[in-house]
Amino acid sequence: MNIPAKTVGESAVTRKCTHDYRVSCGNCRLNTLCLPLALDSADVERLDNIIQRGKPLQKGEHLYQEGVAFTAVYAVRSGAIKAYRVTDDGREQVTGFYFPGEILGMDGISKNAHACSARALETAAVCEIPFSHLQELSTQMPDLQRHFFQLMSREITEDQQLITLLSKNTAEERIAALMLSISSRNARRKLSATQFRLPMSRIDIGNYLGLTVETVSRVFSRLQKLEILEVSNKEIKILDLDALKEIANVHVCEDDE
Amino acid sequence: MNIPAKTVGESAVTRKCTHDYRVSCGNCRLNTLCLPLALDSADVERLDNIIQRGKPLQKGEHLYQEGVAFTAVYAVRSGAIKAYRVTDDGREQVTGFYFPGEILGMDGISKNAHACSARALETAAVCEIPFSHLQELSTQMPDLQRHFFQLMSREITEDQQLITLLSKNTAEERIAALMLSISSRNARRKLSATQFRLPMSRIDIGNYLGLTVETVSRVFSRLQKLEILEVSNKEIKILDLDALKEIANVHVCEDDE
DNA sequence: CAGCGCTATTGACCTGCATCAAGCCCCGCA
DNA sequence: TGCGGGGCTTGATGCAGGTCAATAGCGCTG
Repeated sequence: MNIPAKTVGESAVTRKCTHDYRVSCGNCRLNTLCLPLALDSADVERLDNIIQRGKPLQKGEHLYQEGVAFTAVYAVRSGAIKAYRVTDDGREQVTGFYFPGEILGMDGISKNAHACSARALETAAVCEIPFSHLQELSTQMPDLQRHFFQLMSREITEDQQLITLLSKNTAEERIAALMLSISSRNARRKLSATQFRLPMSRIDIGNYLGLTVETVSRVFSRLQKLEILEVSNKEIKILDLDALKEIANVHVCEDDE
Repeated sequence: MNIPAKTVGESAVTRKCTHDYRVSCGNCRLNTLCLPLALDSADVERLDNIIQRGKPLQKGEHLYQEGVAFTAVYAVRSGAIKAYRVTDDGREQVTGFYFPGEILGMDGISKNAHACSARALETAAVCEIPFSHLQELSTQMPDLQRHFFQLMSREITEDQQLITLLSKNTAEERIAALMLSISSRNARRKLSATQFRLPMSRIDIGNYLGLTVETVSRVFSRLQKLEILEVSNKEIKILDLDALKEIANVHVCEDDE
């Protein structure tokens, strides 16, 4: 309960683990790693030892770039990160937004080089988890191994949801689905599910959902006019959650377990 | 070199491992598992023991269905499988086509239930690899663990490529990319990279690429008229590979390693 | 080998989103 | 307080691809 992961921006005091977005979990290590993990204190200690501090990222700063050697995966502690790749014709495809409690970088494992770039959307604190250590520890801790298999599997199913979304859905459905996704991720962090600030620009949203800025903007306006959303720049307030779900009709995984 | 995986449809004789699409690899186990894996013969034996025969699937038959308990991942030995999910509004999104030497089913790990359905596009032989055994063995064989991390990571990067493709590319680019993908996967199996039979219908292609049947058909016609492809129903012949790559301009990963 | 059902092709038309083009708002800075 | 540049919004227009419809071809079965 009180051997929290090391993160820059947290004083020695906060290592007592009371905290904000991490309340959902009984165990500290687990907060960094996103899923319940039953470990004895010796294992917690060992795991703690491999998790590295990283200096906090400023807005726009890269966590890693496409093509660089893959050495670690990263857990977001605060702020928000976007992962993206740049296509040959110069377009940017955002492959994911990552919020506190989420892990990114697992795309790099297969080729020992990152397949995406990742940069901070706002000031962000991130934990680095060296992959070689993680692998080693995983052979000794079956639960940890299982945990990472699950995390990667989740990444796969989330990507597949995005594929489905991009495949045939209208602009409205895409935006609605994204808003619901952010909303439910907020809820899991015990933040408001109906009111939040978008850390990303309209361009980022467009590059994630396969839409142009103009369309994104128009959809927000339309949803505002319909009194489903209240939008003022980056501040979002969901006025009619059911209507939003109706529009998305894609069931945004309420993520059980 | 001669303790091949058990598969229905292979006689005891073929267990000598010379064979067809598997020639690329020096080691047999590796053929089932898709990546080079340096194992001593004792480990090979143990691995062999957990890989199960499955009865061959007839065209249209399900390997597993969305929502059913996840117990195993599957290696395709012959034929072709499509993985897909059905959206709330009844559309079918194909999430992947799987050919011999490829592994599917890893989407089920995170929730202990399959997130997709999988069915045979034509008669197919498949090996079942019970996941619980795989996990156990992985803790004892670090190479195997690494291997599966890599496989899952590869699935992630492939999904991300599809996301990019669906996001903003034209119908022509999508079809070209798919043809190139199939072509290079054939090449890896030492089959012709320029001439092959599509195991899936136009509908499946459409459901994979986010297009309607009509559009798929029109694009094939157009590419035929441009003398880039020769299409007769499911038989494809690539006449101008460079032009096709030009159109795709997305670099379809030639998959190193 | 005739007939049926399913898949594929082709054409005509329509629509949702991209594109192009202003204009606006917000915020930092002098 | 005024200026400039970025991000955001809104409008007008065009086009890729969806939709609807008709036909053609393939493969199965009796």
